[in-house]
Amino acid sequence: MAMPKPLPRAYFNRPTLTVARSLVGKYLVRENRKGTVAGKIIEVEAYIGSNDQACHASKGRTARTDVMFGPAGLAYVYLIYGMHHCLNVVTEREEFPAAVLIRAVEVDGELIDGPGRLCRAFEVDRSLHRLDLTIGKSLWFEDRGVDVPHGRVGRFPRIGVDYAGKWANKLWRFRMRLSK
DNA sequence: GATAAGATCATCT
DNA sequence: GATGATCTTATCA
Repeated sequence: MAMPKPLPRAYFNRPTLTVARSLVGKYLVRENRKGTVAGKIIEVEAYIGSNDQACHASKGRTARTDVMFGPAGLAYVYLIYGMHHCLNVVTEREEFPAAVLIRAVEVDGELIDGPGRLCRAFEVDRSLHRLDLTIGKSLWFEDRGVDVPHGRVGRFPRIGVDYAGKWANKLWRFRMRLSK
């Protein structure tokens, strides 16, 4: 086994839907004082550009959304509903706000379903906001050679964005069919 | 099984 | 002062 390398910035600096689709089957790795946890990515959602009403950056560049305008490969972590953290990775070129939300992973065969639970399991909180995920410190993504056939990944509407009008109907959620 | 409501706070108006 | 890229628990059928 070669020394695992984090996915590089060039990987994330591509069209968001491409990144989202190909992140399914990759691994999310969390390293902290308690050790290392790695989870296979099962489900993601794409949030793309200031026209996308469901994307936080559609309301303009603010202190919170600023990171999405930055370089690809940074972490966008925020608190939602007062109690849950959500983990995103910024995609595309600078000045173009877009990100991929990590919704579900599988750790040791156990499904961690939902961004809030995921962040609790991986101990992701706002201290990781703006972290560079391409340097392999604390949190990063890895390609462990898992090949996900095209037919195994379904496309669905995004969750919890009914307010976003026609953007709510975009099939920008990617979920891997669970094998058994 | 399905649906509804409550928790709780950073961020924006 | 309103609201949300959610999750858990309670209540009903």
